[in-house]
Amino acid sequence: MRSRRLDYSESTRSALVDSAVELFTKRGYAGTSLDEIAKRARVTKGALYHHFSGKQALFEAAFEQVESIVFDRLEKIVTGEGTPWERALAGLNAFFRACLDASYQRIAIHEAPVVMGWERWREAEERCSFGLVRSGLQALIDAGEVEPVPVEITARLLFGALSSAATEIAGSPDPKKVGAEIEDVIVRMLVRLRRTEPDVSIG
Amino acid sequence: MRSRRLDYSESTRSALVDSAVELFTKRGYAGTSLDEIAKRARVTKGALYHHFSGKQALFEAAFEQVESIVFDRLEKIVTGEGTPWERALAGLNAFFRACLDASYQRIAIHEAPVVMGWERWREAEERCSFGLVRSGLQALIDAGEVEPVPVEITARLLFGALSSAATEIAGSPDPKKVGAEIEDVIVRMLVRLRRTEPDVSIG
DNA sequence: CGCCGAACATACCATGAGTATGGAGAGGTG
DNA sequence: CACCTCTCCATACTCATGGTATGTTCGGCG
Repeated sequence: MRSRRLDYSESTRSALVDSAVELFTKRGYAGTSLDEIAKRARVTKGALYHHFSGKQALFEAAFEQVESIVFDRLEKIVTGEGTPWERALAGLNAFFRACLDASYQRIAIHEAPVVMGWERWREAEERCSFGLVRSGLQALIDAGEVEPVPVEITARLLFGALSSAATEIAGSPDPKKVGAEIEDVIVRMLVRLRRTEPDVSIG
Repeated sequence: MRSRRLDYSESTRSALVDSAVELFTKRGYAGTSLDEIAKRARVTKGALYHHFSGKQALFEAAFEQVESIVFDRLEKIVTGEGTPWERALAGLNAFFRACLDASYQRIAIHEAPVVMGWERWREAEERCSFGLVRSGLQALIDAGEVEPVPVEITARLLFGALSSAATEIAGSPDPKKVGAEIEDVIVRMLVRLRRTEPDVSIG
């Protein structure tokens, strides 16, 4: 029998996280006070410090919340049906739609590396969005869709480009239009990667 | 006749900026106090606030200092001699070497968008590194080296990939080696862009 | 010489992260 | 039922730090 007390506790905890996501998205990490977050969740700082060890820990909870939503959506698509190529394109499309979300933008992409520290952010992304990019690329290579490239590095570059694209999309006055344009450019690049024969010389 | 006073003033100002660059690089923006910066420059906060309107303004001065060094170096190379293709490759190489500098990494690439705000950072980059990437790409297209692509978007994606690469390089235990590997991957991509014929269909 | 203003130093205030402590009430124990 | 305990949270602080207000020094100039 699950106690009523636990329900309440969990409820306030998630209320704090929701509040944090909202305010961090609007005003950023530095521009948001803990009192403000607590107030929005209709509790005091005492409750906040009961559930989280500090501001950073709360931010990480907010980060995981935002990230997990996007991850779940992407993971279903990437591991779904269709050829690796089709799934990669579908995943790309889903990613760009995710980038229209302001919370994912600001919290997961922009502030997380600074607030959590780059090393920790990298670890987290390893298990999330970036992990999907890499495994997707690996799948394409395994299926012979694109020529063998250094997976780790290429995935890193691709993820960087995608993150940058995410920023561009969210920052533009017409996100949907810019998103479509960017997606088009990237898809064309992938197509080019796909059609090219392996022998390459640098001049 | 330049007054002695002005010499002193300018000297303390630059000492403050140097101190800021050093400490922001080591401990980040949030982790560095103004007293600390002032102390390292052997002045007090009063002097700091005489020269700068606040912490953000000091950060921007540090940003410009770091950015301008890299920019000057790159600009000479990109507008130097050789074909557009050669200059682009040389510029790329110089950029990666610049990324080995911890200050450029942390201040210009990582914290600047968060501290200065994305919009302002974008404006600054427009006149600096990103501007070079775009004009370089444009030059390649004008010279017929690469096929016409949407310059703005492609440059944005490329710059994102490069920034991400910068992070990767600086964060790795063997920056020189990783830098060379990444450069190789990017150059190969550019080569592929170069050799491909324009007709492309998406399937 | 004597004053003026730039270039600082000093002392202070306000905000916000983190801490110490107290209390209320659910759930177990006799 | 009385009592105890421990989670969950509120209240009231401390302390660091960004920013401000005011005092002080000293080079330059009439």
